[in-house]
Amino acid sequence: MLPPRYDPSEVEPRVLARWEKADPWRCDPHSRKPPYSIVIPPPNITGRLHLGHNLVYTLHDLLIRYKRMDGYEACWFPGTDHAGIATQNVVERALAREGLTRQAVGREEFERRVWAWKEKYGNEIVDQLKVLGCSCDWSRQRFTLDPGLSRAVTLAFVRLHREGLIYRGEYMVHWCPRCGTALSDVEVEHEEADGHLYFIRYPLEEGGHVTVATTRPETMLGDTGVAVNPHDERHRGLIGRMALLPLLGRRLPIVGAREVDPAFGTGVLKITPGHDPVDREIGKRHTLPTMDVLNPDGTINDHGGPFAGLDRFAAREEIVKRLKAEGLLEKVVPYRHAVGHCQRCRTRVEPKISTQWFVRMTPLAEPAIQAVRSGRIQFVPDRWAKVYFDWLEGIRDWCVSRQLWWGHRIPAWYGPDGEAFIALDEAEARTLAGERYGREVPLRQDEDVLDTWFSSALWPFSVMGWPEKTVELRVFYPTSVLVTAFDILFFWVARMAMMGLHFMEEVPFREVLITPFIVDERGQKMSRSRGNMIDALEVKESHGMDALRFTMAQSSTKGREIRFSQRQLDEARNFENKLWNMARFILTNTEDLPVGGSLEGRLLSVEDRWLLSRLSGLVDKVRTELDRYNFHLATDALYHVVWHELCDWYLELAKLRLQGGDREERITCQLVLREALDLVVRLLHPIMPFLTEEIWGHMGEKGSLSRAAYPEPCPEWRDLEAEGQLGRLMDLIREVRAVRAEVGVLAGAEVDLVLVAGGEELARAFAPAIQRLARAASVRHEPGARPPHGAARGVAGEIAFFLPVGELVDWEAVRARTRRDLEKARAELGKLETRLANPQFREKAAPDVVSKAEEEAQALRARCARLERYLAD
RNA sequence: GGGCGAGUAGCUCAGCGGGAGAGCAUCCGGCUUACAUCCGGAAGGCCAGAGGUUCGAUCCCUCUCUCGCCCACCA
Repeated sequence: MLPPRYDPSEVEPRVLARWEKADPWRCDPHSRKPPYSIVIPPPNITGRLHLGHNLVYTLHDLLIRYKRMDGYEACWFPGTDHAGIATQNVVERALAREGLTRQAVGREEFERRVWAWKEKYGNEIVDQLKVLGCSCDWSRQRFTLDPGLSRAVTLAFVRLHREGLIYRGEYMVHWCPRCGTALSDVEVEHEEADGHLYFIRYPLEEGGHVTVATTRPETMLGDTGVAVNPHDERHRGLIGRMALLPLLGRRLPIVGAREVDPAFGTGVLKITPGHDPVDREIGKRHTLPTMDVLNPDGTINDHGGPFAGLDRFAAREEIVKRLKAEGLLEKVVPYRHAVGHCQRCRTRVEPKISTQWFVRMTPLAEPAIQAVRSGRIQFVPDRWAKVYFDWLEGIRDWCVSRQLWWGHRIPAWYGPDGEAFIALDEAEARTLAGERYGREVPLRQDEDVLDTWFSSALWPFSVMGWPEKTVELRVFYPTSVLVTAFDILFFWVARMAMMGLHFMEEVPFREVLITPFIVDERGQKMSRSRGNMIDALEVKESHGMDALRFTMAQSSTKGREIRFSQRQLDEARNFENKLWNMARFILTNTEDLPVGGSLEGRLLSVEDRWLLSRLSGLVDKVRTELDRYNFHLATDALYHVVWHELCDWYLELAKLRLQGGDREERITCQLVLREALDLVVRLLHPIMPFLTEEIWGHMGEKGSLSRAAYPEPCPEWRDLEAEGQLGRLMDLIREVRAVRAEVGVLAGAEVDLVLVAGGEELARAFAPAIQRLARAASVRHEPGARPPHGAARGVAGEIAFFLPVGELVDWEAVRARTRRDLEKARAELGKLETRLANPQFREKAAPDVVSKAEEEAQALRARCARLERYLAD
């Protein structure tokens, strides 16, 4: 006997253990089934599962379970990401708690510690994925720093380099002073911030001055020129003259540059080629020297003269103070502008000239653009394609080197003269060096590592064993679908597309499903710093993982954000319990059913036919909506049919037949119940795997439900006649209940029901059901009978009835209710009639729309007539 | 400065060319032996605003307003 309350904390671990043991998701590339594959967006080893993960992984799992059940060889490749900066930061923080820094312990020790950290915590996230129910093929789990995947990374780098798509050079990059590394463009987040615009006087060599405006006065230490727009009447004459850098006295040539906006500030721009991309361009054109004034940690270096050693912000203050003292600070005005921050640590980044490795993106981007344009990759919703195009079309080269210690070491070795040898390993580099120098020379490997996203870009094929020609690659590449939030569209999705097309000459996935973004109940982005992250495991504790998964599926609309809602979660938990009790009811009431019974050839009652018809519709609906990634519509349909049709109506009706009725009828009913349970459990399994698997076990089934077949469409069950008849029955019962409630008949009291017009077939076929569900003492059909004094009346569709309740009736309530109903019906009828009276409507509207309107109008006229007669009494 | 999304019942949100819906909250009534995480009933909406297309618009088009997000080297 099942307990009356579903307890996920008891069931889920048990189901999990069963899965762990049976390993039901190991896939076989040699099977003849059509392949369906997904590679996991690898979670960071630093991660803990939050709702964002939960959404993405739930949807992946939902799809893979659906396809697996539906006859595909469905393979989900799991794994984790070393997550360069993120992980390094976490371990550095741990070191800091010991009073250490990575520099203090040294690179080797640091790497050892990160690995140790990974061994200790890296599997936590994997365990969490399992707890979530992810049906991955765990035998294929990979890590981006695994030897195989590292080889793939090295090979990709070497190949790109030989193809001229990777180069090294001195360019302006975003620099995070806290992380001490260069960043790519996408790792910089721009945020509006209140700052100041400083107007500074630069003396002219021959007397007088010009005033420049800047938001970063400290960068003046690196100024090597001044520029004005050559078309600017006011300043044109300055070109070719010399200004003097305040505080340092450096001579600054004044040049003309069209980039200078005469309308901004004073129309005079100070040129700092070491710390501003526009200045860099202008500087290059006019052969102004480039001067880097920042140390890697953001302090001023020796070029800063008296300010050397100060932090950039301290230097700013100091410089402003000195300028003011010397009368060179004309004014300071408040100024709001966007400033770049390090995605990982929120530190303000600095543009800084530096020598880095870059991937040439334009040649890689072109095929990736074409792949989407031609439809070989499809975005869902497709509006994301535009965002993708916009980014790729304006793409700039990708800075891939990072001054970090945790990651794939760049496979470049330098000779004594600084010549770089790019090779798969040191031996190969040595050979290359030997060819150049003609002798053994000492080589030094590049200290830097690659952007963590470089390995991620290769993930869809590196997890399948690339560069080997594996059977997995042959069968499962390209993958079927990728599910992700939009925040890694550029970081990951676009780069996978480019690398997949380049190295595999084929897209990495056919569809990209972009999910909404989860925000908290107040609509705020969830983030660690806000402290509003919701831990999936805590939700699991309180509501069960299936409830969370159900909520995720239900929330997964085509909108842009999902507002997390506790109530919705409660609702899902209630649904869990409902399902549990539905199963409990069906199982206990079918215990005596002989196994192997079949509905085949049995005489079905109207409600049986109605239920099967509804379930047939449900199967179609769920399949259609899942195929379209409309998870919320599939979920809503399941919720509604299971709860409000199967449970509220069929189960209630079934009770009659299970108690009384003849034996054959009871068996039929039991068979229908089992059929319904079987179907519902299969349909729901991808969404609520734990609960359904548990019920499946109680149904006496062997093996995992996850390997059972997904319900096929069953058009032979469609029965509109039964649906119509049950619809009328439900209307009548509802109306009787409503009248009773309105009129104040005690819920427990049984009163007679007299149908005075219409409904004879219902009364004949369903009298016991009506008695039970509408709490009627008896059901009589007496056409034209006059209600006695003190009878409550009602009209359900075309059926008129009364309840002789005598003194119980609140007469005012009855009349008020009838009047209201009549008004409503009349208004509705009025609208319909004007529409029908319009010749253009009859002419242009679809025929079925017209006939439907006519039918409705007729029904409404009948209803009005009945209501009017009641009122007239 | 570009681009995108959202504005529907008190709240959270579905629906998106021919009936304005769900859950929660509210009110009324129920321990009807699967479930009180339940059952029955009720109340609640110029579907942001203004134009347009259409026989017909919450749904399509244009504009406006209000929020939110993404992208962008104006110092």
